[in-house]
Amino acid sequence: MKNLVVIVGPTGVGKTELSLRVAERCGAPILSADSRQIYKEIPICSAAATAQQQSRVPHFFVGNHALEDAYSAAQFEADVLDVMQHSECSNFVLCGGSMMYVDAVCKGIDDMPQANPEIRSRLKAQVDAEGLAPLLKQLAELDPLYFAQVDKQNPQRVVHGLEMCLTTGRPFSSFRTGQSKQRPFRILKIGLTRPREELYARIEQRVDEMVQQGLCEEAQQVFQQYEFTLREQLKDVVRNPGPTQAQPIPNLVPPSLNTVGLKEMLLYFEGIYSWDRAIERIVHNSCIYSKKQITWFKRDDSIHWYHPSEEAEILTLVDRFLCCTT
RNA sequence: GGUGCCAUAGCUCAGUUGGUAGAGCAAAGGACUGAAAAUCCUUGUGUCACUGGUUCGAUUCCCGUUGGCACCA
Repeated sequence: MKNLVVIVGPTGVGKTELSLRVAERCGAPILSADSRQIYKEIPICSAAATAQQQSRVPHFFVGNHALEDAYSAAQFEADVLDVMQHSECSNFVLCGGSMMYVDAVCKGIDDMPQANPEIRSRLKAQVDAEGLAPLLKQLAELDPLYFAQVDKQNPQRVVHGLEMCLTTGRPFSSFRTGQSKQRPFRILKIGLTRPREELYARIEQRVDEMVQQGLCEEAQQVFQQYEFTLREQLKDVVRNPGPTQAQPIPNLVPPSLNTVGLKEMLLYFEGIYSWDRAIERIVHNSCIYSKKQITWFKRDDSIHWYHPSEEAEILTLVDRFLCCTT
């Protein structure tokens, strides 16, 4: 049976370096479980493994998609299983901070068809115009079971439930078994963590490094590619507000443009943020994101937690896991 | 120097026709099955700048002080 060593943790904690050591130790390729490193246009802002790091260990799912591509946790699950099945390797390292991607690989995600994009945009327009109430009413009729469970204040969830009903002609809840899938491989989960202040200091430092590596140039390329649509999407946002003025920033399309580090730079090029403001927002939004990751991973009690400096202990744990082939 | 305006939560600001106050953002915590770096939920005591006065009662009105902004010299 094949082995999967999973390395998770908040952004900036030090997963990449550890994953290389573990992968080298057990002769495994690295499967990146990062919903942003898949985009080939943004290796710097997503802190993807560098060419040099990738020359040490083969990587999958880094820079294998364009920003324009729609991708999902379910697609990731299928892609990872496919790679593992067709590889001659028996050991793999799955490393990344995209919580749902990791869970999709380890526990599986229910099989269901893709929602019709036209139905989705129609429903979203309806939410903007009339609020959630009409959709909730319709959902209650088409799928009372899901209606009872859904977060009725969360437009994304309500829209998704309803779009699935309308796309398939079946209640959304009929696809949702919620059961974990059996996996043809063994799993060891390692979580990396640091004290909050230590993590935030590292994030701040890493943003500086990104800038030195060419974050600005990388984002500028993307900005040029999407200049027209960005201008349209951001036309209602006030340019150059006061340094501490907060204003709502719309979610961008395609979704990949909302990546922390990229989005703030795009807002800088659009004249909405000053340079200092953009950098400050990148650091801050990264910290907020890291906290959400911590919250998600905390409730998974199959994770073995370590500080990144405890590399020896981690390698011992991995060795023991690979030895006992039960 | 003169005149006017402003001073309220970590930040930006509402508000109280006089009965000690509330939004957004932040922060802390949480949820999470095809957008997940997404989306959503919960949590608000702060000498209402300082001093004095009027008043049963002042953060609110009045005098002064300090700091900031604007205009006029």
